[in-house]
Amino acid sequence: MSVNALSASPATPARDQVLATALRLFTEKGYFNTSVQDVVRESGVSTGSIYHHFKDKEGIAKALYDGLVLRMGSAFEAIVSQYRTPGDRCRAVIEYLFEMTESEPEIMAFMLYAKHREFMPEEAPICSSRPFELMRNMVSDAMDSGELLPLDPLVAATAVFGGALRMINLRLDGILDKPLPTYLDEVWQCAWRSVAA
Amino acid sequence: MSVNALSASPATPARDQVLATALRLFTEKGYFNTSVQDVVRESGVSTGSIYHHFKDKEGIAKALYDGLVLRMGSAFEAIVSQYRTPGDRCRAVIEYLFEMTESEPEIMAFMLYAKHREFMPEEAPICSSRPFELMRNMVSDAMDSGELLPLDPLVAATAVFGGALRMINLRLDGILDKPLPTYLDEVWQCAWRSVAA
DNA sequence: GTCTATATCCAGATAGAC
DNA sequence: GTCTATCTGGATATAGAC
Repeated sequence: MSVNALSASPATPARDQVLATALRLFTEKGYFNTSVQDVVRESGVSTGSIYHHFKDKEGIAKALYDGLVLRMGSAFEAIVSQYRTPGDRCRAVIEYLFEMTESEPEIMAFMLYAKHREFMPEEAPICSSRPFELMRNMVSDAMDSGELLPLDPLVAATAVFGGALRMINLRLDGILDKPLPTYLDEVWQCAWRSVAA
Repeated sequence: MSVNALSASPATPARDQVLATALRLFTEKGYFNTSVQDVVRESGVSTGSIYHHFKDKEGIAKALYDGLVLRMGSAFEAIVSQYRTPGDRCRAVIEYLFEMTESEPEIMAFMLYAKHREFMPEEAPICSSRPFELMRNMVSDAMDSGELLPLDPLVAATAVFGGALRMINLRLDGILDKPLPTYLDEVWQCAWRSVAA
């Protein structure tokens, strides 16, 4: 992926370098164990330059987060355009998440694993973000069309996606040796069977 | 619950005060946003006393964590003694987790939601801890006895417990207004249906 | 065991030349 | 826009009396 895709704002080389480095360090060591000096050293961008591009350390995290939420939202919208039935859409979302976890583990760790509110106190929980809203909509659509059992919509959504999200956690924690797509069919069968009418 | 239950080590009033305060602050503001001074102020125990009882700030977190893992392990072992079939055991585990989330949200937040390795670098991921091992065993037993479809054991375990764990996250994030036990039946039906033979 | 006072360090952030 | 040098606060942790 292009480093541009890390941010929602106009890209410059220095800015991109900082974002790419911060993403790596934030996921490797955690936000609080990463000092701005660490980012300076590993990105090759000076302190002054960093504070020229970002308001403060939190601003780096926010820029990363906003860019990635946007990117994931677009990906899910593309899935909605490409697939017609809610079931196909949900499956495609899980497939996308599994593939992203293998190809861009740092992004997935930062998006799904980090405790954003600890370092971005103003941020809404990620489950209220656009991509998660789209996921819940897919499940609600399926229920409205009668494909699913009549359940509390949130229960249905967690039933469909909860197992997959746990599998991603296990993979990022190094508990699963095989790549996630290996498990896609089984995971999907379980997920859908749990709610199918 | 008794504050004693927060730690695996011999209890003293000061020690317990510190642990109870730390649990609250660590979950409210996060480990890194909590200074030892905060704990001093809110526990009423002095800096010197805290460092007499604990090696360092991380030592407070470790004592908390070890005590809580032990406690949850015992609870699950009690469930294993009390219920005979794997299905009943799994359901009882979810019920226990749901009830704990309502009665002791801080404990559940600290156990299931915190990123332990960020502040306790030597700690194994929580999914390798005893309670999680017991959960996986319940599912494997069910599969061996033919109650479940033949699946990868880890896929089956995440299918059974993944939805419930996501529901706990949603509840701790304030997304669900109703107490978790309200959803227990639906969640359990989905979970078991996803893997039942 | 508990306390107060304090040492030490390093983080985040800024100043101001180029 | 980028850099180096520097300020300042607050954090962890210790010393040593009681």
